[in-house]
Parts: sequence; structure tokens; C-alpha cells
Amino acid sequence: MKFELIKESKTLSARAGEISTDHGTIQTPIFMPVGTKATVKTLTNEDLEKAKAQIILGNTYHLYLRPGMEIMEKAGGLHKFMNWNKPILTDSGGYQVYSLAKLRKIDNNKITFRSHIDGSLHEFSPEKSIGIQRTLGSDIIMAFDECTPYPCDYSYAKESLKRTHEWEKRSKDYFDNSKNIYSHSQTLFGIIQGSTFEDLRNESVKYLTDLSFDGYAIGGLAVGEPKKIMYKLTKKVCDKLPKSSPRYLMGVGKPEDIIESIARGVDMMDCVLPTRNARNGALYSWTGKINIKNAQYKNDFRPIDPNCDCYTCKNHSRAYLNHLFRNQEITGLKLNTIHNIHFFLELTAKARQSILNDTFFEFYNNFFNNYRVEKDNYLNNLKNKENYKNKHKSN
RNA sequence: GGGUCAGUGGCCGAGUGGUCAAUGGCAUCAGACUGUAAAUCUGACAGCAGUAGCUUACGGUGGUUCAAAUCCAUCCUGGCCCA
Repeated sequence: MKFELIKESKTLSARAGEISTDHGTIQTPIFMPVGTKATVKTLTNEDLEKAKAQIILGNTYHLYLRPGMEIMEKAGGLHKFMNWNKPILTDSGGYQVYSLAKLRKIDNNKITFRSHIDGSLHEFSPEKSIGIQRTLGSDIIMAFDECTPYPCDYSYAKESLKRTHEWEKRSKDYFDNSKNIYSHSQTLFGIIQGSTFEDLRNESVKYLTDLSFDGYAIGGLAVGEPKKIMYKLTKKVCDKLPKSSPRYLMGVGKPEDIIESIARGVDMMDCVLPTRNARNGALYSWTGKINIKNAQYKNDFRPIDPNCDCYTCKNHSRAYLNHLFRNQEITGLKLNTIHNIHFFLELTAKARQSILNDTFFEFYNNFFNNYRVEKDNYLNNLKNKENYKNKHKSN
């Protein structure tokens, strides 16, 4: 992998660059659609290419459970298995250490999971995670980490960071001492943690840059903390990272978060929001979010966004999408996803273009003048997560 | 004509003397979702009042009782059985 920094914004910290991999180049800043289980839910590869997706995500934990590495190896890796010929980044399973908290045990050496599918017991270690990602054959491998929850007290954050650092060192050692299985090369990114504590974040940047990775991710943000904290830490961390490496803000975010992150120096982002929210009826455009379920769209024969040239907007009305959603017609979920993914990718593409044109500041202002930003209801977010987990803890 | 079972909020359906303005589900209305255990989750859902509360409600009417969706009488409507 090679990263070339092409242009830096004069006013804000935004930057445009290009990442080269054996599966092609990625023009940054870029939004990366999430395809956890070897599919970006509801979309075909053709849909993704039409949306100009340049790189997608897969997940170590999910793909390890199903279909399993034996099949993955037989398939010739994840690219061949799903027939996606552009770059893939795989998450290490570190996020599941956090999101499946009720089903796992951590010790310093490894974590023990119960499968959310059948309850069977599995162990993950840094070595195992990197080994799986070797078998998946992702272009970008993520180090194995622990994503801390919010809120998180200082002592736990410190303890967790120490463990994460050990895990990342072991990830790197294992990566350096193992080889790619397939003909293309792979690269390893480290993940900065430290919860909401600036000193821990600084410590993490120092530790990881000393180890030296090809790229640096910022993890443990967008887990329910107030936005102010998220933006502030993103900026602090980016300012300390080497300019010559790509920066990846994990799990972000809403359109406004993406723009704010780019403005602070982030190059890569991923989020389930455009795909999940599409399936739950929320659609994005340059004016903000709408809920296509709402009664007001029953009789609205305009497209979601008259200026959007995705397949959905070119062919279908809000009234039709509202009808499909109310009737639980699966085509509706796909049409919604096509639109949202198109919008998220257009968002980063336009941001990039403006950086190249030296008009990012105008782009930024223009975006916030037109976009109705959702209120930062982080307490609601935490409550919702709790509800969801309670609902599923018995299974 | 005789017998029998039933009639509950927009719909389906639980409840069979007080803890019932009435469990559930559906529909409806709204909100949330940030490295996907998510086509998921949450809230509202008789009316009025800022909680306390008040009014009208379990087919109709009348009654028993301190108290009735729940018991009794009668009428209406429907299902099934016998003529």
C-alpha cells in the first residue's frame, strides 16, 4: 500500500490523497460502505459500483463464524468469494469485544466469545484475528483492539488501553511474521484508543506511531458520547498523527460528522448508518434526513432529492418508497439503500473535489447552511442501545 | 319455533365481581439508529386537565351490589344444532 497526500486545505485541516492497493486506488477522503457479512446489505456489487464505492468493509468475527475460514480459503479469499474486485478493509473483531459485551470474557491474553448465532464458545486473540484477516485477504487489515464504551471511567480506559496496546503490538508482530496467502499484498492499520481522555489518546498516538503502522485508525469514538467530545478528540489526534499516513475514523458517521471529521484531517470513514437507516426508513440528502415512513410522503410524488442521480431518485417517487416501506416490500429497502449509499459517497467525493479546488471552506459552510443537522441527542442514543441489548440478552 | 354459544376500544382478541380506561397482536402516528446480534428498537394510541384528577366506555335497557366488562332479567344481533 502507498499513500500519497495530494492537497491540504488552507483554512481547515482537510486533505485530499490517494491510497494505492493491489486492487486499485482509493481517493481520499472517502466513505466506506459496511459489508459485514460479505455483502453490503441489499446491494449487489453492480449497485455499489454505480454508487462509485471504492472500498468496502468486511468483518472478521462474522465471517469467521460463517461461512468459516475453510470455505473462505477454498473460495480464494473474500474478494473472490463475493466477487468484489476493489479494495476491502476488514475490521478485526475488536468492535464486537464492545458490542457483544454480554457474550464475552476478556483476559489479557485473549477474549472468549459466545457466538451470537448459536451460543458456541470461541476464542479471539490478536494472532487469531490477524490470521483470519490473512485468510480473508483484505487489502487493509485492522489490528485487534478493544473499543471502550461511553461512558467509561478513567481507570478502566487506562487498563483497556494498556491491553489494546499489547494486542496491537502482537497484531503487528504476527502480521510482520506472516505472509499474504493470495497474490495481492496486505497492509496493517493500528487503532488509537483512550476513550474520552486526552492524555490517554496522546499516549496511544505516541505508542502506535513508535510501533509504526501504514495507517492509523481512531477507534472508540461515536459510541454515544457528545459530539463536542468526538470532534475535539478527532482534531487533537489528527494533529499529532504523521501527515504521510492515512487516518481512518472508525464508525463515523452522520453526514454532519463526516464533514466535521474531514475538516479535522480524517481521510477514511465507515458507518452502518446509510445502510441500516435505509432499512429503517431514514433517507439522507443535502437538506437533511427525512423519514420516508411518515404520512406526509404518501402523496408526495417527487423524488427523494430532485438533484440526485442515483437509480432510486431517477426512477421513483417518495410516495412509491413510502408505499413499499409500509408494505414491507423488500425492494423498498434496496431502493432506500441505493440512495443513501449514493449520497454518502457523493458527500465525500464533493468534499474531496472542493479540497482539490481550494474551496473546502466554502463547501463546508455551504453544507451547514443547507443541511438540517439532527440534534445531538446522545442520551437517547445510550438508552436505545441499552434497550436493544436487553431485548437480545436472553437469546 | 326450540336449544345452545357468542357480541369487548379502528380491527383481531384476552379478561369473567374490586388491583380495569381494560393484557396481547395488528393497524395508525411519531422518534431513534454512528468499526451491523438491527427489514431493528422506543414512545403515543377514548376525551378533557400541567402530574393528583374528571367524564364517557366492554351490543341495548333495566336490576342486584358499597363496587359490574364480569352476576340477574329482558330485548336486539350473529354462529351452530334440532324442528
